[in-house]
Amino acid sequence: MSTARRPTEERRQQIAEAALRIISGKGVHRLTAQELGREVGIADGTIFRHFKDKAEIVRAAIAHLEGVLFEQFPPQAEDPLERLRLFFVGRLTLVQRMPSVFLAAFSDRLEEAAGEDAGAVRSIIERSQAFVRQCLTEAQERGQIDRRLSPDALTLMVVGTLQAAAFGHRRGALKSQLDPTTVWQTIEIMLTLGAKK
Amino acid sequence: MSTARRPTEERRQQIAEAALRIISGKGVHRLTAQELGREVGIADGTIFRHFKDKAEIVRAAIAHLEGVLFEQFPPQAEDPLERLRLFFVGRLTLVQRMPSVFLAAFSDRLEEAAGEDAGAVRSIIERSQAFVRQCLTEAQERGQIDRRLSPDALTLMVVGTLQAAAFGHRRGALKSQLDPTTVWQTIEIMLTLGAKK
Amino acid sequence: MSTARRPTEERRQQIAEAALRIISGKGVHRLTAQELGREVGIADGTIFRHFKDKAEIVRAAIAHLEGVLFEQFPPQAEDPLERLRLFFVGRLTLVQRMPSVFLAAFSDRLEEAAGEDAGAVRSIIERSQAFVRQCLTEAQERGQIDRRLSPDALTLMVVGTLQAAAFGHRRGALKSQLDPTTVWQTIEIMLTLGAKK
Amino acid sequence: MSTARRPTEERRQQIAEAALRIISGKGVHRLTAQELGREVGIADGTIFRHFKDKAEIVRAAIAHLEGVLFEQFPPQAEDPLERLRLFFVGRLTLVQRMPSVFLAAFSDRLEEAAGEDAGAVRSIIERSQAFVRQCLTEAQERGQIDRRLSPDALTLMVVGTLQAAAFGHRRGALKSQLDPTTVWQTIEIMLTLGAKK
DNA sequence: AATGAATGAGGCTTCATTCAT
DNA sequence: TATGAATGAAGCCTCATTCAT
Repeated sequence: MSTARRPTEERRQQIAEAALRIISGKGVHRLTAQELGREVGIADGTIFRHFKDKAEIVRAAIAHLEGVLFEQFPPQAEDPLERLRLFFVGRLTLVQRMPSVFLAAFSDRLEEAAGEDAGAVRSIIERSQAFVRQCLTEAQERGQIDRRLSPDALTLMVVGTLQAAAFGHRRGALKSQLDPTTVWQTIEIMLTLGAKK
Repeated sequence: MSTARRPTEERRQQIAEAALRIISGKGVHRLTAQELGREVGIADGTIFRHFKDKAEIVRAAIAHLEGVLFEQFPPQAEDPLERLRLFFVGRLTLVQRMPSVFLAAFSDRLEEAAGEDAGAVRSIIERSQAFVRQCLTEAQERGQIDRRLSPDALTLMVVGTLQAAAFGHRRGALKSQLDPTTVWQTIEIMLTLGAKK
Repeated sequence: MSTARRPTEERRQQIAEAALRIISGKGVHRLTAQELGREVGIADGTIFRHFKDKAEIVRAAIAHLEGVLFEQFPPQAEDPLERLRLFFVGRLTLVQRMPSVFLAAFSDRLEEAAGEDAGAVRSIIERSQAFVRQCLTEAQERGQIDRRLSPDALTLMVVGTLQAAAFGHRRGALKSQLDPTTVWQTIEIMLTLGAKK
Repeated sequence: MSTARRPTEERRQQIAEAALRIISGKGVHRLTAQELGREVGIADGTIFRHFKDKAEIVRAAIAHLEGVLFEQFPPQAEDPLERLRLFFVGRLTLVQRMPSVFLAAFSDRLEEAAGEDAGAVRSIIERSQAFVRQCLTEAQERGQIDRRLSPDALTLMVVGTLQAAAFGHRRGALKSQLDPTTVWQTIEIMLTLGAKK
């Protein structure tokens, strides 16, 4: 809420953060120059001293989102299932702590607001998805996962579970049941059962 | 495109359909009175002879959506896993045929547009979720599913798989891999493996 | 200044007229939606119910200008010099009566405001110029004008005289001297002197 | 592009030049503090260390323009028609080399931007006009020009020819035909024909 | 003298909604 | 019930100008 002058770089940071906060907290339709200005403590027009236009702000917000989601990525572990576990539990924990930020990645509002750069949002999702798929394929090659299971279907399941958890949070439901470790255990049991033989 | 007078009920239907078509085809930001009027064949102002305000229109669109999604619901079968299979394959097929309609159910844009009655969208999701959970619990009670698996986690997985498939469609990815039957087989194998012994 | 509802066609007319009035009376920089609205008696936003955007308004104003300038055009007469005289005296009279409207045709402001359609302004000028040139060439072929005189230079002179008269009016100078007939006589004498031999 | 400090006088010169360059090259609407700063190599706000406001900048630009137009003025020659010839050919050459600078003198945009002191532009034109008129009157008194020709009309013609040539350049037309000498010959023939007898 | 962030006023445009016809 | 002009509130964005640094 500083009214003082700030160097552009700092303001850009502030604004990008504020944008993400607004998007995931109040909805994209509230992402207006006025609202941003209020949040940051400057006049609405001043926003455009730091960003060319609104699309650029959204882009910055997405970049910021990417930073949050992939802070410690990829997880390091020799065993692919262990790597997947680290990722999954981490993400599910994030979902619980900051559900709205996570949901932003799936927001059609955000994607819409990104305009031309909608691809930026998609790439965030794809990056996660590719990682999951990689872990699963590797584990299957090592014989840790039943070979009858389709890697694509499994990827969908793992990623989808996270998504459903996030949407569950939005709806206010399921809060208690979502102990990350429990959920992972269920998944792991299923993945490895067939391979034990 | 008839300009003739119509009883309100008929018009409301037309408008609700048009609204859903616009939302899932062009995005909520294109859902304007003018666009609706054009789609239905009446003047923009006339829309508000039939609906109090825009939120009411969106609510009607959501109701219409619910009708589409639950047309033949719940599926009839004695075996809970068979019931789940019917539901799952049906939904996944729908996702592939009309991804945008399906995505609308997860659209934050739509939820936002509904205003106060955003709950309407949520109830659609919850209805599906409750059904899935019911099938899984029943199957577990019958010993068809390993008892170590958490029903909540499983519900999340099944529902999430559908969601991830839908979002995959939005991103234009995964089109080929999504053969509904294959995906279901992978799920079924996993669900039932542990119980076979 | 009517506040009452008007059919679009009528409003478009009103707005186009108002636009031309503003442009030539107060300058393009005063051609704002607000000013137009005030002039016509409606709210600023309402303007865009009748025109897609400002460029379209400018285009309409130009079309209106063209209508004024070429109301009775081309003049009918067998003798090309007589035709030219009719045109010249008519234009010079117009310059005196409505100097600002005439100047609009040479306004870089207007041309700038026309944006993409700047050509529309130019074509107005070219149309006059082509007519003048045609008369002069014809007269020269008939031996009414000395053959040593370059038709291009003559065209420049005739058209330029009108322009200079208009700009003189803008500067508030020369008002009295500009008796259209006197000016024409001077021109005619010069054009025909050399041919008399 | 030096960011070093400069005495105000030097900066004022630089800025005035830049202003004229922008106005005649890109249009007044591009004459912003930012653009000026970029052109001169200083920050936008700094502009107002050297000029009170934008109108003052425009005024300086006009003064600069006057300097360019009247660099070698008035031409020296005993014979008034020769004096006029020198002026005319000089100006027409200038028109061809730097049409935009010349046009600036007739720009309503520039006049408008000057604000209160719009008269500054007008005086530039009047100065030329008075000179032309003086030459013509003198020549007529010497019997070089037919006495039936109105000096006012002739002044209009000569000045107008230059204007029309300039506007022709703006429209991109007439480029080839405008050999200054040819045009002057046509004028001279007409002016002197009647007097030869 | 220089910087560049901040302001505030405006300008264009869209849109839900109203209301005279 | 229908029309479509009108309104008013936003929203985005630009720019002259100010002022703390």
